Amino acid sequence: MAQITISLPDGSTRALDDGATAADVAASIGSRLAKAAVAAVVNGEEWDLGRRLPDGAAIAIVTSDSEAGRHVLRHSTAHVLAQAVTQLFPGAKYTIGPAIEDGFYYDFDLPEGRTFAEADLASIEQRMLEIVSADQPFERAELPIDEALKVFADQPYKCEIIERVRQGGADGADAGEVGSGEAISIYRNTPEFVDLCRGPHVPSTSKLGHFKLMKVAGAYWRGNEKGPMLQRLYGTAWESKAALEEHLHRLAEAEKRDHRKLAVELDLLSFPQELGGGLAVWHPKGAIVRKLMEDYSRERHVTGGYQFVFTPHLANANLFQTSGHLGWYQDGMYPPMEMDNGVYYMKPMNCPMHCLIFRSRQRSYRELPLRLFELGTVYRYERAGTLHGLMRIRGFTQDDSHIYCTEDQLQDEIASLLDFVMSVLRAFGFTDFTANLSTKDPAKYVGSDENWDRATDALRSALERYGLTYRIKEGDAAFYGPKIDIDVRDAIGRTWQLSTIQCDFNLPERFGLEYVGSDNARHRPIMLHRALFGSVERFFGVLLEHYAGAFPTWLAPLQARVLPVAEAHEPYALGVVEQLRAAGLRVDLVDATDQLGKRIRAAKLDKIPYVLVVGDSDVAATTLGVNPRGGDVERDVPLDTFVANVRQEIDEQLASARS
RNA sequence: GCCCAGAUAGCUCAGUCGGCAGAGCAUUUCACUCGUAAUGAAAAGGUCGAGGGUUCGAUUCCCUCUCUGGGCUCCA
Repeated sequence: MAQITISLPDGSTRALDDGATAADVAASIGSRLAKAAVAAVVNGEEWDLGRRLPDGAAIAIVTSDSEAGRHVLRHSTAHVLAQAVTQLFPGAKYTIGPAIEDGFYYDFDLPEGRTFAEADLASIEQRMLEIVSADQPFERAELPIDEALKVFADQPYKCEIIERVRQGGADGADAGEVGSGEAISIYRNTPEFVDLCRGPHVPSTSKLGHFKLMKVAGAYWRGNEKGPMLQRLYGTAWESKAALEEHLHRLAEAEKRDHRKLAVELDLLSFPQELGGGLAVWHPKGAIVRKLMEDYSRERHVTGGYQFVFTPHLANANLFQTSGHLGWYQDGMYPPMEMDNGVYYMKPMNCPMHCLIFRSRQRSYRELPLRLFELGTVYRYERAGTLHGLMRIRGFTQDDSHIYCTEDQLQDEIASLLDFVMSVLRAFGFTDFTANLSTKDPAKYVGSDENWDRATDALRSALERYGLTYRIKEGDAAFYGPKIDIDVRDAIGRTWQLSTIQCDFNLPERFGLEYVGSDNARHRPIMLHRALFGSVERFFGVLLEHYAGAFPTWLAPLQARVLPVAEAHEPYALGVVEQLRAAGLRVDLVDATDQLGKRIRAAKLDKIPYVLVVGDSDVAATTLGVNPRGGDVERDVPLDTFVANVRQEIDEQLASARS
């Protein structure tokens, strides 16, 4: 028999019989690898294990415990899901079903408008497990387009995908569902069940099994709001039972720090039904934290050279006509209020008003950069289905700044902005930042190409000067100018987009903004929009999840609680409270009505940084029993020492941000 | 806006095959006065999200709306 030679990633080569497959290679390396193998990469191309290798191939084995391997088994599990659904729901049309982060989904069109119920998940899962134990192969075949259309004759969505391949319009957005070129690749599990797919897949369904169907959702065919609404099933899939369980555990942990849950538990804020969707009221404890955040922000803005302004919450329609918001964005605004002297709208943004302030008198280049700052509350009529706790809300406060500068000042201004933004974010415990640079969408923009190029260059070189890693999002800019978004990574590794720095060529034009230059001629300023928290509400929500409700001492609503052991210790305890308050700490006292253990438990559940227990020995020696959050109890701490330590702790929490 | 699922005491939830609404925690009162994560007893607490329909009778079944959750789409 003829032989072929293949080379392995470590540089070694191996001789195999002609007709050998990737699975043979894995087996020849070791039985453990053979067991974990789910696919291969051959000459840079994704490859099924059972597919015959060409002579001279460079091959790497993909194992199930790698991201690439999980991707394969998730995608294969999606096929199993589709098969189970077509069996249990005769007439169901299956559309696309890609692997996604942590799992997969599959979109179905069920006959007669049937929908999945949560209760269906269990029976579908059961059928999937039967398919897994049936040890069905994933058999790859490549068909000419006309034949593929015959195979999927009763699957209109599949035919639509095939037709797009024929027209060369397959955009890959169908997440691995398309074939390539003239041939369509398909994978067959049984004589009855076949799916369109680029692959690769695991060799057999028996390689699968550690999955769970998570939820039912609606989704539009090809993401088109006008198109048919499909039924989407989401699942998660892993290489082992342990990995699956770990994932479910992670989800449970993330749920525990859900800001909506913590906001109720810690009595921070609420969304009363009577207010209407997406509108919150802040309770005293939440308000303290918010005020501290805002005060800190104000203080930093004062030293950062910003001038503070205030503007009203509503304005005559003329303003939003001038700014263009009524033209671009009316759907996102609260509906008009018809008044005797015109039509008024709630403001969806602060920038038009800041432009009015700029324009209120003649400006000189000597005033630039002019930095206007406002904690400005805006109202946007977000669509009902998009509201999400504090993260997507209809009335919110932007820490909004508009900076008017000359072209020459732009780059320095952006560089110092980056510095400012990250310094302030560090005070809130974020240390891991990445940036996105969004560039011009050629189909939708205003302003000259020259301006766009210059501004984009300024943003890019500021990022590089600052040494921040960034990704370029081509065409993702708003129509009025390029922007930088800052993402932060939180305590459990999730990223949140918070700050944004945007150039605007549109508003200075629309408002006819000008300054007098050193040449005594009039020039148009460049305008920057800049929000640091983004929205105070959303930032608060992110912080709440980041800290899991345990705010650092400087931000905690209550920094310490004093607990007298018994009634006899109350006078001393009151004295302690008084002294701590005099030292600027937020402290309360809970009297000895309940048992000490119970009061400590309540304080711990409230995530108070310090629980201070005072009894006989403390009264005698002016000391405290200090029970810190997440630490060990320390007895007989002198009151002065405690105060000094806490003050120092708070100073240190803020000092790192300013350095 | 679209698809799915929800809404019962302050919170977490049970329940009513259509017939006076239930628990734990929290609250209040009483007793206990206690040294580091739940003392005991009692009381109070509900338009069963809102409106309409069916019914002798609706928190329960049907419809509409509001709000919430999970997605899709959207996010100037």
